[in-house]
Amino acid sequence: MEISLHKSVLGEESKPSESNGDEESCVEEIVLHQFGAGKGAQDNENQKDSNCSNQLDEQLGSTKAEMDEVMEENQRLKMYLDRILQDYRTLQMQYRDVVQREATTKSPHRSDHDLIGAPADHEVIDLNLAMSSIDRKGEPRKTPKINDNEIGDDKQGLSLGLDCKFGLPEKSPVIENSVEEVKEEAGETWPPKGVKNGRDGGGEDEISQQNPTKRARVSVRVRCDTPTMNDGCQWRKYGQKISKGNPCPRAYYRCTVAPSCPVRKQVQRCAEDMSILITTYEGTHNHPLPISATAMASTTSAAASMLMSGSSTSGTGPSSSSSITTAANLHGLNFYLSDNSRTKPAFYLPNPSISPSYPTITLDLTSSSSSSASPHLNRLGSSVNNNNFVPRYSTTNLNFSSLESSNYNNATLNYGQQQQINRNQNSASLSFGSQPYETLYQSYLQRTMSNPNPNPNQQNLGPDTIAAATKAITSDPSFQTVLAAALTSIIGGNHNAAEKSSGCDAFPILSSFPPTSNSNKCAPNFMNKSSSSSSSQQPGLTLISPPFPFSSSNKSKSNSPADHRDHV
DNA sequence: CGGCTTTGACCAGCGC
DNA sequence: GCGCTGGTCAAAGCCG
Repeated sequence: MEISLHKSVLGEESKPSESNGDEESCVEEIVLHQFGAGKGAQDNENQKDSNCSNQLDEQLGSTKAEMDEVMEENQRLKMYLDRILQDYRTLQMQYRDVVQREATTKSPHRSDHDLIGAPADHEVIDLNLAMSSIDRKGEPRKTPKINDNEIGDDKQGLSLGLDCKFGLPEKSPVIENSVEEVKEEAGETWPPKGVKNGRDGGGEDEISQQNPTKRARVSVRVRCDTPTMNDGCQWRKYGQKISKGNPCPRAYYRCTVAPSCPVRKQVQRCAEDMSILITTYEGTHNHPLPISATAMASTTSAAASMLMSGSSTSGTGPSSSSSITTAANLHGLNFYLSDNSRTKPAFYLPNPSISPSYPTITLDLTSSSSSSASPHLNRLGSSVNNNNFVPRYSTTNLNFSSLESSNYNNATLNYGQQQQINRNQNSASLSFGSQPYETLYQSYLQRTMSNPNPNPNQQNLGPDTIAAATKAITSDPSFQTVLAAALTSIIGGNHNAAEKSSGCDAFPILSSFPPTSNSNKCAPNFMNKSSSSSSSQQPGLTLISPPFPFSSSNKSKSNSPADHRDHV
């Protein structure tokens, strides 16, 4: 490196026209000297020559110093990456140990569930190590008991998704954002299997019967006044319907970026709050995405991936957890996962106006309220109850609350803080957020100790609970899994999406890497210290959802129910 | 004129 | 079997 650099500098002699400044004059002097100047001037020339070589040496030295700095930086990054990988492997091994222990004893992590406050009532599998576990303690449970085997058998809630995160031990737990692969493995194509239209025909029935639950949907809730939100993709409307329980028509769009793209989306206003636009994505793009669409696509894919793996009993989708967690960390979203694939009676759906026929994960970008997603959940739950909505499938709620973080170089993960469960419903909840994992547990303790119970349904943790939570955290493979996945958000290198989102186009996302000077103009709270002061009170979504640049690309004139054909 | 939206019709799944 | 509902198709119309 050094030699070539030297050569390069010296090479300027042969190309004086490309040089400039002192260096150029230096070269000229050397040339003059070579062609023989007057002898009287020779001493002077020698001095000039010396000066020139000094300048060259200085330049060379500074360049060398620069190179050294770069190499140092490179070395540091390598070390950092090694450390992360090492941590990840450690966590992975621990997780495997736990899995193997479970397999041998055939008893689930009973203690974990006990610790987190769901020892006896179960159809609630609460993986939230924060307050929700406590708040349930004092309340009567209406839900029937769940036995340990149910947890172990993935029949309930989130346990399935978590268990599948890294697949079986023999499966490579390599974490990568291979969402597409996951979904392809899941047999996801369009039209959705099982929603066959008679005109479609073909041999998809077989697949549908084999994999009836493999149609993940990712629902995005945003506050938006325009008919649809600009997610960067090109969509063509192909239908509109009035759905039950919502006076607002539901519009059906398909992706037109590629003719064969199977991705479709449904757009509908929330019946409870007309300002909320619910966009439900289904399918995986089979074409390169516009830059502006990658953020949303990656998020929805990750969410869908998690959902797929979570609802899968075949162990497909080993990378799901990383995907979802990465997405969560990146975007700081609130995730509500409604895993409708289960056959057990279930809880509520985050979005009752959307068909409960498919596993759905909801990314809530509407949390502008003061206390994260919990009130939202409450509202949804109560509204469902009011509507006597009884979905047929179980629901898993994932809340990725974004908390203040001061170190974006670290894996961002919050395993705790807020989350409230609808008690009469089978629920599993898991909270994440943006938090340096080094301070993860400490923050968790601080919050649980000092948080004056922002949610009436939440209670502070006592010392016993903290100790219990400590044990739960350290022994909970889910936590370890999530942590590993969070690390993946660094290892996996999500800077692509981050770069692309720097324009604050449609879907701002977080980056695990330091922001550039311009990249944080729409950066989420943990990258933007100016906004971080409020982030602890206003969960990340509010902060990372800048004035959402929705477009009114949809020229639909029949958004009004009166215009719709099915409207009575 | 091509692309898109509108909208009536059709089909499948599900509950009763 | 029937009715309800969600989802899709495709012809007609609209628009730039």
